[in-house]
Amino acid sequence: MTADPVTGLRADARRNRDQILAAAKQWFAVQGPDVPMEEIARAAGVGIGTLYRRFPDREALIQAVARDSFEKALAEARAAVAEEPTAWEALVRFLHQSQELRLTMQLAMTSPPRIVLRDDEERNELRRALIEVLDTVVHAAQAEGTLRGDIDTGDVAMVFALLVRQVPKTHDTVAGLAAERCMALILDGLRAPSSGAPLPGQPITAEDIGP
Amino acid sequence: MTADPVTGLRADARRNRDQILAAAKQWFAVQGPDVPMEEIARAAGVGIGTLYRRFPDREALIQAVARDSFEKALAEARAAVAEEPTAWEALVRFLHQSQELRLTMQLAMTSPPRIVLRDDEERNELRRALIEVLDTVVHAAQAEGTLRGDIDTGDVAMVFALLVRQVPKTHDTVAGLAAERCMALILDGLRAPSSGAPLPGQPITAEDIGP
Amino acid sequence: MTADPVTGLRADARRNRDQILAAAKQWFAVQGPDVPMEEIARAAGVGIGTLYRRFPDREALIQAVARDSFEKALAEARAAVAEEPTAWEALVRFLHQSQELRLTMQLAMTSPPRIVLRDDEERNELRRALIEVLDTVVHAAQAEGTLRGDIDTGDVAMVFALLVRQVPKTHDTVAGLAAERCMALILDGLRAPSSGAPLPGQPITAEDIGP
Amino acid sequence: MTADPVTGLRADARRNRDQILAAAKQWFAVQGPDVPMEEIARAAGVGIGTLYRRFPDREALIQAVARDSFEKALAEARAAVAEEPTAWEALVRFLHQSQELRLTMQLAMTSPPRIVLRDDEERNELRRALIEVLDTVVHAAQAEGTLRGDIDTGDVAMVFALLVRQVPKTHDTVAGLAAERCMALILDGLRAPSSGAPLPGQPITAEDIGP
DNA sequence: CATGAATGAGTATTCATTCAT
DNA sequence: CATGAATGAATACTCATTCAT
Repeated sequence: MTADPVTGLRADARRNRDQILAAAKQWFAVQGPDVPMEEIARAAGVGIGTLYRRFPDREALIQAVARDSFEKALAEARAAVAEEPTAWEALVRFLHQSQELRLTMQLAMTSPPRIVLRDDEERNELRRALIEVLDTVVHAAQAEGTLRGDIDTGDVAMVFALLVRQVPKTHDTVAGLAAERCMALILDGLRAPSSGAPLPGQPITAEDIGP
Repeated sequence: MTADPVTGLRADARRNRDQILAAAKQWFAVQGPDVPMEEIARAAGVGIGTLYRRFPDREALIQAVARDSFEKALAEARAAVAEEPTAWEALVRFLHQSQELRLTMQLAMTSPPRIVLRDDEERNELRRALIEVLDTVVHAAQAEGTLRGDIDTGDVAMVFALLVRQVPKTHDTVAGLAAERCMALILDGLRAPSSGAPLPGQPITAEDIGP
Repeated sequence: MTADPVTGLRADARRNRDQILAAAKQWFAVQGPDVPMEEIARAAGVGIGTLYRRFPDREALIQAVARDSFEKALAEARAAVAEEPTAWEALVRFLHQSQELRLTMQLAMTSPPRIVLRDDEERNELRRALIEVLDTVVHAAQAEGTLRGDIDTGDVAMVFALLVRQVPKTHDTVAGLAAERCMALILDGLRAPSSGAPLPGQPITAEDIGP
Repeated sequence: MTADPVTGLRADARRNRDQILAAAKQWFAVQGPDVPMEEIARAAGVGIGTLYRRFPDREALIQAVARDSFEKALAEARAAVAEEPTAWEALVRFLHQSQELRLTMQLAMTSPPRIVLRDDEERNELRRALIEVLDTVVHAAQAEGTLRGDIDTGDVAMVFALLVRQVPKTHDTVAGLAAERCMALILDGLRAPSSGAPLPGQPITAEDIGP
């Protein structure tokens, strides 16, 4: 039962690992993936050596954060599907809750590819599961008539990937609502039966975006 | 007449300055704002010393790139307004053309504020002019009935800021069209008369987002 | 009876100690005296803590390895003397067998004195005993007429110290024999009645090299 | 004329490069190849950055030292051949002078292969040239009748490689002469027409040891 | 003015050793 | 006692910036 390299840790080691992961997640979110490792160690309340014992280098740490985020995002997605009355509401809730997804996206899809994550089968697995859930909801929403019919899962993922990037907080007065309004506008774009020119190309399916 | 610190340069110095600016723009676009200065110097075909003679430090270089981008974006915006038959089409063209704007946004509004640009009156001036143009177009489009009425310039700027970030290019097959489809979907969100719940909060005006 | 810090150990502790010693000897031979301590612990199949319980620091471990090697080399030397028909053959056999001596030399006499061993009376005792045996054999060989007369024990020790360093293995074809040929050539130098210029200085005696 | 990356340096840069090389050679000789880089920089009287500008990493520095040593050793060998009346004397002088060769050997042939030098064509070229000179002298000495006939260049190189390692300086009184005596003994082994059992295997030729 | 050399502060990473479980 | 986690000092290497040529 203690085979899993993570669960099979001594209680204190386990706690440290979690703290490091949490600290890293925090810092990655505010400073991007090249925060000083010491900063992370300090935030986690451990020595730099401890951090490196758990994660042999920066890449390993990022991988771990990414996995963790995908895991949590997947759980959130499933909860949304299970608890919301309509597929549309599940989509919306998913998008709103997804702080986790946001970080994942920032780390993994940041357009200047500062860090290319090595292939990680476990992470890919999680990713696939996540897309699968999205796929289901998308089609359900289209069946409901709440999501326009000329798009597919890949399109939705694209838009999500965009939205999930932090909307820039400019001035404090408008900050809070600005993000909400952005989401609402874009959701309107998804919901509306195409009111203008037809979309270019073909719907982008789940297969199109996943390996 | 040699008072302007930029125009009053010897021809070769001027050429150097331009090459540096171009190289920096290029590199910033692919690697973000912390590319090694030497990289930029090399790409510009000048020595590192020359770069530092022109731009006393990294911040100054970024400032200059930002100004330059705002300038070009402003010109593009004005051209779009002047040449397109409708305000809506001006908006769309502006968004499509705006490679310049993209970079500006990436540099200045990147959500983890890795680099906070010092206040720069000239750049702010350009920014104001740019927003002014946008403001005009937005209201014109609303008057045309092509842009929904429950939003204002700030909302549009927000959505642009989002869109303008490079849509992640996943698989080559879908890459090209994905970005186009994203834009189209989001434009539909702007164009549509609100088809669902009303937007939260008040329209965000040009003043709300300006310094 | 449990006074001896080494023999008075519980059986398992004793076994651990031996395994550590063996692992250390192995690693020192291939990587020199600064292999990571963890490497040694791993090779010994014990935890790093256990290693440090037995040997308070790296130096102590090296000391122990050195003692152990001297002990074994001494035993080998005595066996050679006892079993070979002539003193010369004892010398030759000693040199060929002495894997143990080789390591000892590498650890203790390595010319860039990366590690200066603290004085260790027990080890010195062993060393003296070893030199004593060598001294006897050298003089016996000279009496036999098989070893040239213008040298003494210290000279032989010097040459041994040299020879005992691993002859570099260059190409596989010649590797095996190269070492043998080297030894043979040098033995010829010892055996030969000086065929050329007289040696500089005086014979180096056992006392000259002993502490 | 300034094409050579080394000779085409500014005077001061050139001086620094030389000082770094000298300092490195010095330190490598006393501490082996993992002296702290800062130590070397300090000894050279330059900043650490300067060291790294000239030699991108430790390996590059070692390579450069090795080349330099081979170069000097080659020059010494040629001088010995040119100036000594007999091939035998050239061999002897070569061996005595070769401080440079000593370091080279220590760096490149150290038996615990702590650092495996990457293949370096220039260095190999020098090495070949060096062996070629040795080859000539060896055969000349055999023609003279001063070197035993049952060996070849490779054998001599092997013995040299051994001898060239610093003979351990034990006690100051004997230190100076010990090394000389060692050499003399071993030279006697080379000179003597085999007075005992024939050497095992075949003569090791220049080709056998060189790539 | 242009150049590229020199500098050193900032970071990543390793490993000997101590200490809680 | 055995274990392996935690610690931090030591060291390699990078890059922004200054300065001599």
